[in-house]
Amino acid sequence: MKQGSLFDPPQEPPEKTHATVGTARHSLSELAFDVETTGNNPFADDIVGISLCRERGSAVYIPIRHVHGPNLPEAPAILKPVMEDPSVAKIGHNLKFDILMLRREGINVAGPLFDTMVAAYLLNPGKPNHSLEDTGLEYLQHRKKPFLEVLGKRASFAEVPLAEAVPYAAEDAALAMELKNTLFPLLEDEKLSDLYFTIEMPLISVLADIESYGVKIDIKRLSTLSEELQRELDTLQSSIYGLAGQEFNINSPKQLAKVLFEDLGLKPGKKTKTGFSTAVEVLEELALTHELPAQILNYRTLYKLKTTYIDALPQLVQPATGRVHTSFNQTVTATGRLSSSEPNLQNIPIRTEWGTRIRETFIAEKGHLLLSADYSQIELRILAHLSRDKGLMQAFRDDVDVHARTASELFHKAMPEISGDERRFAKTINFGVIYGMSAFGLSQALGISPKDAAEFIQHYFATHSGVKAYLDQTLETARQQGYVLTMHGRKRQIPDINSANITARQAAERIATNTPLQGTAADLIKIAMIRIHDLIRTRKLRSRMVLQIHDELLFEVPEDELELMQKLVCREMEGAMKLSVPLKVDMGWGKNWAEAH
DNA sequence: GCCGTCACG
DNA sequence: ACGTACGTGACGGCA
Repeated sequence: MKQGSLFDPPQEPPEKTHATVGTARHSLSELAFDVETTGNNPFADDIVGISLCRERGSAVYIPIRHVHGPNLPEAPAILKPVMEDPSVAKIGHNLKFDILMLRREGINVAGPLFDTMVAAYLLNPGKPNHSLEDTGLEYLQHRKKPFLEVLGKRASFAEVPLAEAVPYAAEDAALAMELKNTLFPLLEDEKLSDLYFTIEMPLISVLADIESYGVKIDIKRLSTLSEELQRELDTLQSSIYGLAGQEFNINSPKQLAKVLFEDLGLKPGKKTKTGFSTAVEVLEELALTHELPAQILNYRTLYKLKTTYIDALPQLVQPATGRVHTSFNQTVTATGRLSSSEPNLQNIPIRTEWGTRIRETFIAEKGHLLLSADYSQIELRILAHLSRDKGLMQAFRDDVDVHARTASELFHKAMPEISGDERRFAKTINFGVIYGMSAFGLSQALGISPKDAAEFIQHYFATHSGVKAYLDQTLETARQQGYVLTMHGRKRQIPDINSANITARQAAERIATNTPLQGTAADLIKIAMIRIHDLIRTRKLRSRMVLQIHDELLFEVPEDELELMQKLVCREMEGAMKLSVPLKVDMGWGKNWAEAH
């Protein structure tokens, strides 16, 4: 445990803290703060206090709804001028959370941000988590008192006596302040400051706005779909039991494997760690000769859609807003992408008929439309730019169908002669290039032999020497430096790139070639989001960004702003970066997400 | 709490 | 000989 005044309890009794903050604010330039609550739900009504840290040794805690000691109903009024002062920098760990909490108290946080969680993430995006506990331990060797230890058996932080709550809360803010002092120079050393201050910090407010605005869901329609789907599942279940000659739990891979491979004696395919696989590729193969696996596949698909989306989404509608408020996580992925959770709105179905029905339940408010804008072939365009491959660049400059063009080269045919199957092959290979394809992986994806797949790959690289040279160069740099970079300097360590373990090394090589492409696309859309958000605000538009799905942005727009927003969004997305090939954005709009696509 | 599975880009 | 396409999150089953 690191000792020193910083992490000691504040000297002043909490009753006096508001006066300190109130009078000192004009001399402040930096303020670390942390909102204390009982959970991590931004819409839970449980904000109980704010801890502040201005300088070494002066961490304080201002109770707002603490049930013990001084409950300060005037606390928001005291905090508001400081929190909204743009000349005061705000330092904290996971600031988006604090910003959302304070917004519910009527406080709109302004000023430069320094989020220590995001800083720790940029320094090492591969780590499984960037909690204050772990980050404090790693960089300051400081063992923070665990929240659950302070909470004990109490139901809420508000019930923790002030004598314990104050030092705990103050420690959080003080730790963030100290982490800032440590992480800031590290960001500079790693050349991550530009990315941090021009992209990641401004993005925090954008994400906070998207999350608090939410997206509207047609609950009634979902409930109708649920009933309809249940009837279909019931029918399928009876039919499956009949074909199996017994009743069993269809959702249990273990029981299903027994029925298929033991009781019915079907030929097992690949194995998992725990037994014979019943995954979709295996069942599809079996479905060619048996009705049962075909029906299992159908059952699985429908069951998934019902449990994960149709039945889950209505429960996540916030009564206060009547909308669904996802969390966009900024410090999860190793590549720089966002992720979405509770609920994940980045994996809403689209590929099947039922998927379309589910997307139809994402709707616009009365008098509004949903506007969808997605980048066309963004990762291949970035590959074209980074590799300067002549053919690939020309394809995008001429705005031709890039998969058809690849097929034309692979099969030595003019583009108009390319069949659907040939284009599908080429499309899979283009994906393969982005993913760091192996002959085996490609053979699985195409359903051909590894030998044939190897020939396709060889032929692809023979006709795309620029791509080949770029990928080789990326690997060489990764081997020498142990990391790869995106165009904006986002860094991902690749620890296994020189591993003696072949499997681990090959996996590392795929990561090394994929990350600059996926990561640059992530940088790009983040820039577009910040600019569009800024324009909506400065032009006082009523349109709102509601979702980001990696290469797509979804907006809810008043009908009379549709035309303006189409132009604005297209211009900003296509102009977010200047590449050696044009960027292209496809757009659609409608009363629901299915129509907008 | 892990595993298998499957929804998305 | 070996396991194998990149990145996620959520569900139910089962120990």
